[in-house]
Parts: sequence; C-alpha cells; structure tokens
Amino acid sequence: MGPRAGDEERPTLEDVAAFAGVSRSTASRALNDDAYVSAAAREKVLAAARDLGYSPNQAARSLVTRRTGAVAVVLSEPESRLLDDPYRAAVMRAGYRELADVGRQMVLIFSDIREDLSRTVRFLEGGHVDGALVFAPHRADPLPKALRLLRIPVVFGGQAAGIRRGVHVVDFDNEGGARLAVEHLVAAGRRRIGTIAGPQDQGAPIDRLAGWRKTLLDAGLDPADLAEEADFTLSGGANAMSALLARHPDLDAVFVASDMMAVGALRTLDSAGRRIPEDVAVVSFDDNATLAPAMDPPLTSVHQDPREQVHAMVETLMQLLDDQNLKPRQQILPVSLAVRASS
Amino acid sequence: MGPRAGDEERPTLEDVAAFAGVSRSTASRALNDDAYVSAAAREKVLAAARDLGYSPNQAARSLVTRRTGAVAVVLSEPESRLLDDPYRAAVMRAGYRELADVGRQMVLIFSDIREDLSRTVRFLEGGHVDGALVFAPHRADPLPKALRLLRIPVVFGGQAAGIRRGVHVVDFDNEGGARLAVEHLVAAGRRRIGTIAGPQDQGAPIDRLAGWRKTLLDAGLDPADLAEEADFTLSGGANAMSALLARHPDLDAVFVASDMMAVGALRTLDSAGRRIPEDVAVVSFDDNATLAPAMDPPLTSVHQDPREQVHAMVETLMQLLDDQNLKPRQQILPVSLAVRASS
DNA sequence: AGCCCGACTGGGAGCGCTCCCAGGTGTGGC
DNA sequence: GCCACACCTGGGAGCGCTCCCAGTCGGGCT
Repeated sequence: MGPRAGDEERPTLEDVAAFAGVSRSTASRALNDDAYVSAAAREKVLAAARDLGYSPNQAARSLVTRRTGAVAVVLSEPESRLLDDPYRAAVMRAGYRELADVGRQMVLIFSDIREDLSRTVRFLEGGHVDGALVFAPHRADPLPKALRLLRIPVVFGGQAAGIRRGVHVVDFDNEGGARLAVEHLVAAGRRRIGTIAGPQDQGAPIDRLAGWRKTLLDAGLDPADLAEEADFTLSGGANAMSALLARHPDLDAVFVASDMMAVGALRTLDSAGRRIPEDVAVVSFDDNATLAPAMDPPLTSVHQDPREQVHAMVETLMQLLDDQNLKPRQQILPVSLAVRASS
Repeated sequence: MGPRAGDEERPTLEDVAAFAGVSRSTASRALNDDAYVSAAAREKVLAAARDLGYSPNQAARSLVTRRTGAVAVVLSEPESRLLDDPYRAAVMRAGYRELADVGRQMVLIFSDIREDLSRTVRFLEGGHVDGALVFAPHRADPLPKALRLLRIPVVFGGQAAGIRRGVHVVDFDNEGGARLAVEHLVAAGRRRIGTIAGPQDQGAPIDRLAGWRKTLLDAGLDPADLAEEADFTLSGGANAMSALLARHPDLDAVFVASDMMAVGALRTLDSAGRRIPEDVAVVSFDDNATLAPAMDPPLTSVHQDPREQVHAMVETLMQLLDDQNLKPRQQILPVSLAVRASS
C-alpha cells in the first residue's frame, strides 16, 4: 500500500490468535508459557505463530512490561586502549555470551570521550536497557556518579577507584595477585625487583602497585625508586622498561601490571641484551590466553578469568533486577599464578 | 507505592506538558522540533523537560514510529578471531562512532556459533533494530540468505563470498591491493615471492590470493607451490611461514594476507636466521595502525581504512532506510601501499 | 443436591508516545 | 468585507502488547 511494500505484512499477536481460533489473551499466555493454558490451545497458538512467521514486537512488549531484555556493557576506556587491549576484548566476548545465556541482549557502549557522557546517560535513561555492567571507570570519571542518580541497576567490574561504598562491584584480588607474583620472585632469589605499574587513576593498577610495594617491604627489600608508571600499552611498557633499566642496571626482576606492557618490556630487555629469565625475571598480570603463553619466553602471569568476572556480574545484576533493594555487595575474585619460562 | 521505589517517578510527556502548561501534542512537537510550534511554547516545554529530568520512553516512541534508532553490527567471525584481530576491533570502534554521528545506537551481534543464527535472526526480526551492517560472512554462512528473507535493510562489509548480486556491499579492492604489494616486490628485484593466504572460504582472502597469483603470472613468475593457507592468526602465520620455508629455502619475499599473520611470519623468519628485508622481504595486508608500524622491522602493508569502509556502509544504510527500493550497489574502496622497512 | 475451588478463557484497559484532524487566530489580497 | 492561507494548538485514535478481572466449566467435596 504505502511506499514500502512488505512491511505491513508483519503479523501481530491478534493475527496469530485469530488464526489459531483463540483470543489474544490466550495467545499471549501460550507464547509466554504462562500457567493456565490448555495443551490444545498452546499447541494451536504455537503452530499459528510458526505458520505466520510471527515474532513479537519488542517495543510494544517493553512498553507494558517496562523491561527491554537488554543490558548495557559500558567500557569507559581511553580510545587507544580498546584497539590493543585483549583483556577488554575478552570482556566483551564474555559479556555477550553470559548475557545471552540469561536471555539478555548486550548493548555495548564506549564512553571514553567527553561528549559521550551525556549521550551515554541519555541512552541509559531512555529505557533502552534494564541495567548496566560498567567496567573500570577512572577515578575522574563522572559516569559512576551519574549512574547512581539514575537509579538504574548497575554492577561495576573493577573498583571504581574512589567510590567503593553503596555500589555493587565484582573485582579481582589485584593486591593479592601482585603479592603472589612478587613472592614468587623473592622465593627465586631475586632481590632487585622493579615494577611497571598501570595508570594510577584506576583501581586495579593502584592495588597491584600497592601489593608489589607491601610484599617487598615484608621481605625486607626496599621498593624506593623501583616503580615506573605506564599506560597499559605495548610502547608504554617498553619505555617504562628503558627508564627502569637506566636507573637500575642491576635490576634482576620486574613485575609488570599487564601482559601487553610486558610484551613491550620484553622487547626492551631483549634490545638491552638482557637474557630472560637468567638476567631479569619477568612476571606480568592478566594471563591473557593468546598473549602470555605465546611470548618468547612464555610469560609467567597472574591469572584472572574475564569470563568468571562477567559471570558474577551478570548474576548480581539479575538479582538486582528482581530486587532493587538488594544490599550492595563487593565480590573479590581470587587469582592464581601461571608460572612459565619468563621467571 | 509498589515494591520498587523511585521507578514510578519517571515523568511522561504528559507531565512535561502539564508542567509547561501546554498540550501533550505541543510538547511532543517542541521536543522533536517539528515545525509549527511557537517560540514561547517551545521554550516552556524545553525548560519543563529539563526541570523534570524528562527523557522520552523509547519503547513507546518506536511502537508508533516503527523506528528504533538502533542499528545492528553483525560480526560472523570464528570465535578465536575476535580476540586477536585488531581489524575487527577497529571496525567495531568505527561502527560505534559512525552510527553515533548519525544519531543511531550500535547493537553488536556476534554470530559465529551455530546456535547463534536463530538467535540472531530472531533478534533482527524482533524489531530491535532498523537495519544491519554485516561483516565478512563466510561462504557457508547461512546468515546472508536469512537476512534477505527478512527484508530488513542490510549492508554488507566485505564480499559475502558467493552472493554478490542483489545486495549492498562495501568492500576494499583486495585484488588490487595484492597487486600493489606484489608489484612492489617485483620492482625491488624479488623473484621467489611466496604468499600466506587467509581462509579460502571468505571473499577477501580469496581475492588477495588471486591478486598475488595474477601479478606473478603477469611478471612472468611461477606461483606454483608458493602459496600456503592459514587462519588469520599469529600462530597460523608462523606455521605457514615454516611450511613455505621448508619447501622453498630460497624464498626471497612473502606477501602475507594480514598483519597478524605477518607478525607470526616475522617470528618464524627470525628464528630461521633470515634477515628482513635483506634475505626475505615481507609485505602484509591491513596496515593496522598499532601493529604494522610497531613491528621490528616496521611492516610494509597494504593500507585500508576500516573507518572509511564503515562510513560508506552507514551512509548507504541511511539511504536504504529512506528508500527501501534503492537499487543494490557495490562500492569498491581503493587501497594504497604503506612502504616501510620490511621490504 | 448444592457448593466451592481450581483450570481455563475472553474482553477491556492502558503502557507513553506520534500522528491526524478539526479548530482557532492572525495576516494579506481581492 | 470576506475569503484564502499560513501559523499554531488540543483532543482523539491507535501502535501491539501484557495484565487484571470477570466469567464459564467441570469435578470433588460436604
């Protein structure tokens, strides 16, 4: 009829009901497998839906149920990160899968740029999604605060540095992981143990640095001047390694706060003629499945499973959807050390 | 009132209208900046919306407009790919940005697994999105066919190998890119030019292999036995390189169908004691911004800009949304050669 | 025989929005 | 002076669905 052919043919629930010879209500009940539908009716409705190629109009449904079936996954990373951060890629992947498993659709949101904040908030407000999983916001990030005002169910992945209370958080034991790494190095007889830390405006890198420092002190070693901050990128790791090496040519081990930076560090060490692990032992963090074991030498790394984190986050969010008043809880997931040839 | 406090406070358009002292219709017009609203009324409505913290209910809106404002980006890649394929990451990023620029929300869909197909189709049918951008489907992929039946506007990114007609496609000149690469090697005096090809069930790798072969023949060189197929992964590239080297120790150049595989090839060549580019020149495809220039030595690579591709796809989709009967068109984007130290 | 209760069904209301249409007001042209 | 035609406004209908409520039917109890 109109300019667009084919569009108006989409059958509605009414059509299905008529075709099956029942009422709209019964058809709805059958399709949503409510109780109180006779087997015969259910059968007829399902057949009708199949024959007509019916699929429910989500807009209409969510208008009345006030549920969309979608969950936002918000990554508030600097632009550059996403391209080369395999951990975030794994998070996305896991988010998609875990949400699909509970019948929810993932809606990805990148919120790294200034202007994106208002867009992000507007989107979240618009009722497009039932809740949100928010990853690794920065300390300066205004997003967490904005989200709390919205009263939209939110679960954070990784500490929102600074905001710890009143929110749901699923994090790894970053400090404990760093401790594992450094204790491993100490046990191997290393004494000049440096670290390449991540950006100190995020929760995880802060905790990893703290873990390194405390463990050194506990072992009676002096951390002074042995830490270098980088930005989680390969080149950042390489540069930080150069700086450390320049300051401490006698360095015999380094704890790197991410696999990606460790790759850069490895490169620098190689150029500087250091043998790994004979001259300098390297332990990193993330234990990315495609990165850590593939390096030369394979990296000893603190293992954390993004899928496990996301799974816990989704679980919490689902509970939150059922009961908005669920009291805020923080889950700290354990990590382990995958020992390989680099240490 | 109900079990969930706070929820029912969300203001509706009616509330805004009442607050502003106008009718619902006028409020709607003001917010959607339709014509025929007095400046005074518009002003009052906007102020009311701001004061009440109003944001429109998308479900209600799209129920009547039959538009959701969302566009699906479908990646039908094997699971492993996504984690280490920086090109796909760039595509996602660009998709997000380009769609945001035209006021659309990106909804990511991974459709690599069997069971996902029906889920994907159901989702696309459910009216969640206005259209879809579908990337690099495999020859065996049933998705393209399913999508055509839906009559949902779709633009393909990269040839849906096999299906070329009747669909909108934005692709790069893969064959031309391979030609550029090989001609560059020939001009540099190379005579034993191998290739590491990508999976031959996808359009792009097929065309790249064809370009390599034809250019060799045109130069009077024999391509026989000099091609090795791999799966676009780092380790796949490394293994393929080993195989090539074993067959042809006198190889003096290799054209690799992706940056990632080239990284693997580089590693193998290095282990085998080959100097690059003195002994073996390497040219790859993708020219990934974070990968190609960062290698040692930096990679000569065929440059293609994912953002440009996505931009063209979004543009086409927008036209398609306006006019469903737009006649199918194929756009082939040009590529160039970024010459660096590896060749 | 009467009654209750559980199983099942259909109609109506309404979610929050956009669009159509009828109506009102002002301005210009004949 | 009146019509034509812009500009602007409000009410009503209705998008497709879910949920509530009334109602029917048939057994098992007292």
